[in-house]
Amino acid sequence: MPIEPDLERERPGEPEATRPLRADAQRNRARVLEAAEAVFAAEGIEVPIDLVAAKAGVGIGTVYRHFPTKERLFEAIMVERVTALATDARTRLETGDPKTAFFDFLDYLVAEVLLKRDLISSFSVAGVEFDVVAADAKHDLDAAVADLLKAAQSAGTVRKDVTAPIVLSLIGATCMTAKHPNPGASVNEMLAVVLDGLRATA
Amino acid sequence: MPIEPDLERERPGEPEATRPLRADAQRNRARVLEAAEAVFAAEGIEVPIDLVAAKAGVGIGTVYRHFPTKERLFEAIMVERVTALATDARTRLETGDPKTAFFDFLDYLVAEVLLKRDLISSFSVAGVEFDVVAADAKHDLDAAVADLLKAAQSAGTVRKDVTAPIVLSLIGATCMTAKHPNPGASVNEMLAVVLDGLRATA
DNA sequence: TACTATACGGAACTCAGGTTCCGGTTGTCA
DNA sequence: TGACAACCGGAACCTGAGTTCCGTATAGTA
Repeated sequence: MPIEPDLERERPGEPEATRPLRADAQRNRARVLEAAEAVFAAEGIEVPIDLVAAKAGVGIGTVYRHFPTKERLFEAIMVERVTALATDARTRLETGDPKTAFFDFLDYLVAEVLLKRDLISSFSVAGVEFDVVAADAKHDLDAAVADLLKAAQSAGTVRKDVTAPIVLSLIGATCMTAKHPNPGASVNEMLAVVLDGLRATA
Repeated sequence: MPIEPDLERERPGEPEATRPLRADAQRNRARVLEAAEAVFAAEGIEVPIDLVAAKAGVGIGTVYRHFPTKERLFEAIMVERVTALATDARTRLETGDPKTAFFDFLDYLVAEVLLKRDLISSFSVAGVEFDVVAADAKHDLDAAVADLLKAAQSAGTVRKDVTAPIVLSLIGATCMTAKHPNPGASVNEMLAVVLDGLRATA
């Protein structure tokens, strides 16, 4: 990931050579990102910025210097994560067995989502508005999952009438419930139903 | 529904004959409840109390006179709705065909949830804390759905390894996603997967 | 009709969390 | 090393939403 301030996005057609960050600024930016990732993962997106700053060992002002709003900070992390998921999907498509690669990816996806509360938002389950960059990442994931899905459908292990967004939404929604624990309904039991539903031949 | 103030719950072992509300107070209480139901349904639980008061043609103070916190107001509506659902489930069990009654109820449930955003919270998808009264209503619904489910399982139309809370959570989670619309993933398509998953014989 | 407990309205208060601002600090370059 | 731009910290500010308070209005009753 290139290290440069995203105080304001590059206007199209306006080169504007942004010079590299000062050494301490680079360090702090990385710290904030790391701390935010940990805190958001543990507590969800609703934690106050103060906590992120504290965890990073940095002042609030410094957080805002690097990420002009809390939402932008959140997005930066989301983009990273969603991109990682897309990469994982592509790798499985290339190296895995088409019959199982799709479900293997879903296993990984579930683990990832359960580990990191905030990831759910990336499946548009939460009411977070995404900007262009984040939307791109999401489309990228959709595309990667679509390929994986197509392979599975060709191999006959997944019903033909579902699309990547449907799969992602279903998994996200199911895991979200797990985050607000409902005694008596475990994620695994719910997922069993959903996964069988995906296998079912309509 | 008995009309009496719920400013403070009856302490156990303290009879405390609460006299009936004054006529205007009864009227206003009903208005607030009605307005709140409409507003919450349309906008979700996060709308400011001011809007509810305005819609009811009443001052904020009046809302708080009848419902000491926003949460209590919300609960009052939830209890009413959830109880209605439970009643519907019981009716279907008594009068309907065991093979289809369960899925018919789910259809009704989905329609209800989609129509009234806030209902979703009652399935503990949202992080709303419920008090004893609301929890009772929820258990009542669980019990009613459990009976309906059992009948369907005996009739062989639903897999044996699911429970009522799982069903309710799944439906709630799926519909919740529909509320934060994800272009490309429609509720119906998602529900098709979930319902087939429920039918699937494990 | 007069009197009082009950209820009403909505301005004001409280609190929490996002964002801004600016005096002080530090990296970088000549 | 000196000078300046870039950066830092965190107090202060702002906003929005829940809740309280109290002077005024009114239903119920003698």
